[in-house]
Amino acid sequence: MIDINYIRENPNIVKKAVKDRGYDIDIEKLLKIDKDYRDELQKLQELKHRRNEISQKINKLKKQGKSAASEIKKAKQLPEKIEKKQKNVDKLKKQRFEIETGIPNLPDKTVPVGKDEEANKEVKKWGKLPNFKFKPKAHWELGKDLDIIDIEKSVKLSGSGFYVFKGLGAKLERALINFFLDFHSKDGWTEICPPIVVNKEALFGTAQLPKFEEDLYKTTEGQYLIPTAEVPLTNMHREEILEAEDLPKYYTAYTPCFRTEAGRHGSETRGIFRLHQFDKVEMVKLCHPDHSEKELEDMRQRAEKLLEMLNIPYRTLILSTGDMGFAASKTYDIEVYSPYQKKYLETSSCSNCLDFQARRMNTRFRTKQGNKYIHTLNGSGLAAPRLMISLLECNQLKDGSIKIPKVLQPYMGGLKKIKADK
RNA sequence: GCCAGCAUGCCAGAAUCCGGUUAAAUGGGGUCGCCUCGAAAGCGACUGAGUUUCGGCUCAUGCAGGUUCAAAUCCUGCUGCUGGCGCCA
Repeated sequence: MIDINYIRENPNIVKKAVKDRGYDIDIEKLLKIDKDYRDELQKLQELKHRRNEISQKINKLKKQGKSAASEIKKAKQLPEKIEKKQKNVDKLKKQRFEIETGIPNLPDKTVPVGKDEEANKEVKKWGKLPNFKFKPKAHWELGKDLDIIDIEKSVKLSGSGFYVFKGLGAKLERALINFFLDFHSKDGWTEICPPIVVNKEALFGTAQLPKFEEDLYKTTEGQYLIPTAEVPLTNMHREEILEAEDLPKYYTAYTPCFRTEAGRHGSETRGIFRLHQFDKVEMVKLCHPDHSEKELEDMRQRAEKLLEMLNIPYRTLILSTGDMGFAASKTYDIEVYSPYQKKYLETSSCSNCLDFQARRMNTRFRTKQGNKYIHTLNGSGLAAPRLMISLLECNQLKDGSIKIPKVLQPYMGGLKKIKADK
């Protein structure tokens, strides 16, 4: 949610931002409703003020043993008026709320304007692309040949869009997760093991609801499976007022993530790229508004550093206004290289949401000038299956075995290779 | 899952039975100031939210409703916590 005061004062900036982001929202209508709402609210408060005054007068008269009949008669007319006004205020507030919650975050000035991923801006490229003397296999071939990824089994168990990691494949994924978590916690991040079933309030806070409900799995109890650990981590301090010295808060968690991927079929469905369930280590920062810009750079560098330690070629993009997520003001996507597909695949998305989520969650911190909204950031650090794709494909040898990156070897019991003849 | 009890500030806890002045007595904690070489103690101020023309006004006793001129207080539903029983990795 963006600040209604800001919309009031800068309607043209907001209109342009909304358009750049590919949304069609009637800002003038919102402002009209907002004006009506505030006028009506003031009138309602005046009525309530009168009611309070008369009630007190009645009490005083009764205490003095005098008759309050005429005052009570006057007072009796008020509840009906108040109720009517209240209904109107509630209606306007709801209308305002519905438009407000449909407005995406305002893009940062460094975000390229464009309608889709074509407009994304590459800001960094790292690593040497592997130059194989043989035809590199796809990750699904490697996975099958080495018996470490079993797609047929996952189809049998769950349908398409899932995976079974098996034997050293399962161990390798666990190695990645532990490596990521250890990297973050050694730098002082707080590791969290959160629920992966959450309520609608949490999903409203991080802005998956109400707009994107179709992307979520819903339980019969009315709760939802998390699409990312961003949801529980960011919502840890929903409806709280924090002390300034408690900021920043750095949270990390490993969780499975669940996405219906409604309407996405056809391309990119082969292998373990687009999935209904996948494992991810997430980073979430809650920080002082003055620091979020710097914190985003730091978060992005953490994700990049992980890839460098694994020696996986990547590139970093700033997403365009049309490609960015709803809650983000600025997003870096980090993409890892697939030698088989000869292209980069997204594996991390690091976003600064400013106070957009904090407003929805009502998470503030105390300052001398009153309570202010915090800023929230989230980023993958990192998503496991997509990293497995690049890890397997980049580290394959001619005989079909896989070199294990040095930093993962301690997590694999010292193993240096996953061998084909095994 | 069943039964019972409970839900007020940063914490503990009054007011609730029997509706009424201004919600928060009292204690603790915290912040700031005075005092001090410094600390402790002592003394003083501040310590729910929103809004404000800085006079105020509105909201706020778990949440949502109802009754009433008026609800922390009475009624209904829900949620959460605690205890007991049942089930259980």
